Amino acid sequence: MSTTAIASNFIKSIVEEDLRTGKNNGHVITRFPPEPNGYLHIGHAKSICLNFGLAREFNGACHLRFDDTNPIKEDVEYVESIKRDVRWLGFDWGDNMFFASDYFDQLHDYAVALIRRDKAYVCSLSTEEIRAYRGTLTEPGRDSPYRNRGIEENLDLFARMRAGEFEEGRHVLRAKIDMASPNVSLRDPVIYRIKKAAHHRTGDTWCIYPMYDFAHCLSDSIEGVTHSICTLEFENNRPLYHWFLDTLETPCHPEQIEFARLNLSYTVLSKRKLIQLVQDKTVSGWDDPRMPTISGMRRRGVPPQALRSFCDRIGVARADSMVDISLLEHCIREVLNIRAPRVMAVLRPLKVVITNYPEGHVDELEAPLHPENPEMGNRTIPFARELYIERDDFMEEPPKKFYRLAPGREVRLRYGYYITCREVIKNDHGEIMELRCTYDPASRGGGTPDGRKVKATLHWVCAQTAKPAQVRIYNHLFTTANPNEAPEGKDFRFNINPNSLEVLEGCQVEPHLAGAESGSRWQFERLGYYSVDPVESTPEELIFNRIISLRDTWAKVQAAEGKNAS
RNA sequence: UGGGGUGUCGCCAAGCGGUAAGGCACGGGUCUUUGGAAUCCGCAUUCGGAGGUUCGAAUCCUCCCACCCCAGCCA
Repeated sequence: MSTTAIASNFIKSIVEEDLRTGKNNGHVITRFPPEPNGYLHIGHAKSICLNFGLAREFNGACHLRFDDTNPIKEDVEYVESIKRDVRWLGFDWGDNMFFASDYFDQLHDYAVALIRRDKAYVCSLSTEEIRAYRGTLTEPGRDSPYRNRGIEENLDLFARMRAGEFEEGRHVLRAKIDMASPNVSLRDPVIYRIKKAAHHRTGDTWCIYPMYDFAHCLSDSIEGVTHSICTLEFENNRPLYHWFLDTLETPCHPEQIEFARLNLSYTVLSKRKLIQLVQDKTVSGWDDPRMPTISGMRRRGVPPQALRSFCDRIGVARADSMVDISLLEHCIREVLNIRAPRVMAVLRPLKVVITNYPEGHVDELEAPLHPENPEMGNRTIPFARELYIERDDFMEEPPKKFYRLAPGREVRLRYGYYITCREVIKNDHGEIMELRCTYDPASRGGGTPDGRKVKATLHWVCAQTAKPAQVRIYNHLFTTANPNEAPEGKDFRFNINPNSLEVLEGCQVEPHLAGAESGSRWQFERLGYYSVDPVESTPEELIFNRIISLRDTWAKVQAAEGKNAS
């Protein structure tokens, strides 16, 4: 697994070319500019990896800048979560954490400068009137009757807007560009509006707030950003980005470059929809392990390097796309396979009594924590007369391709002994309650002197020493690859998977897991990767989250057989 | 129906006039004390379509088609 060769992409090429031609005196300054109005998700991770990755690769800097120009949507809770998530992903903004609100004074002065140049005016049309005057996609707009107000009057009105003399909606400041532009975003866009709301950082200092298009390009310029990378939907705004910087005297003129945002199958990546899932209680919160949020994935146990590796592999381009979630799952397994110590856990226990094993005797077996990495050391596993195996690992009437335990059949208990099933004990309802087996004392550790083969190796746990645990199995949050495709009159929630969470009680885990650290990640052999839930697990009541299952070719065989049968 | 974009394997994605990289998925083999991992092999005579230019086109030109974005005092 090579992680050094990061695939190139068109943005990297632009930066390289700029460096080659000495465009920004050899500087590369990017920025990740979230609005603190929600939690970060894997789509943001793509942007974070791109922006911080570029800075890292070209010896530049990436600023973390909060685009906090709309006080009614934003909150410190979100800025804290965003900082935590970026850090956890493995990136460092150093001293470069900024807020658009840091620049409110300068931004205000730029607005005044625009008025002085007769490039902005106070418009007193209502919201509805502004919309009507804007025209449509196919018809040009009409000039606002306030468009030719004198500079002095504009200055006075804008000062009074700032002073709080007017109610919200009474006036706005607009850039004077071109009401007939085929690009609607150039039809005299609003750049300041009155909002009598407290801002999470500036409190009630302001009652007018700048709009994104105005604040963003100027913030970039103030910070000396060289490459302002954003997603495709801002492409229409690019001429506006340049208009402000060309019209005003600014420190520098960054280049805006757009790329396609990430779409991932079987989930949704829009803050609006994610917030809906949280508010609906479809999930337990932003950090619900089923969420595609950074915090959800962190809680689930996904390692940050898996997310980085995923972002490297999906590439950066301009075509709309939907990445198959199996690629993410592959990246997670790839990291965990190398790093997760192996242990045994039985999720759906079936009791096994070894009839020829001495009662009361407990054997201590040695097993490596990672069969391919001896440096990880060993653990001891107790073995006794009563054990648990997985219910799925036994079939009374096994089909052709099932080669686990069945009546009369011999299998290996991993790192234990060979056992042979002698008897099936059932209750009055015909349910299998227990298996009576015999073991071969010569097979201790999992091999025999005669070298005979068994078809299967099962995981197991010693009944008297095992620790009980709860295990939470997560499946895709949606049942369809593109949840946004719903029947007429339904929205994405129509496709929510009712079985996205399965809680398994009464699981039995080997005693080595007794002191497992919060958040620690393990492979439960033959099952998958699991982590100790950092929020609800306690030493007394262990709770594990399934991060991802192992690849399961047996499940594939079963699915194929099922298909043939029907 | 205005403007701005995008179309290369099931899903991503290189390619930038010299004869289709890579990853995921999928199928098969080897190995195996995880039906895991590892490893090997296979997987686009063809680049949205149709014309044209050229010795040569996914790359250049023309026309057409499909999809995405824009009419917030959101970002």
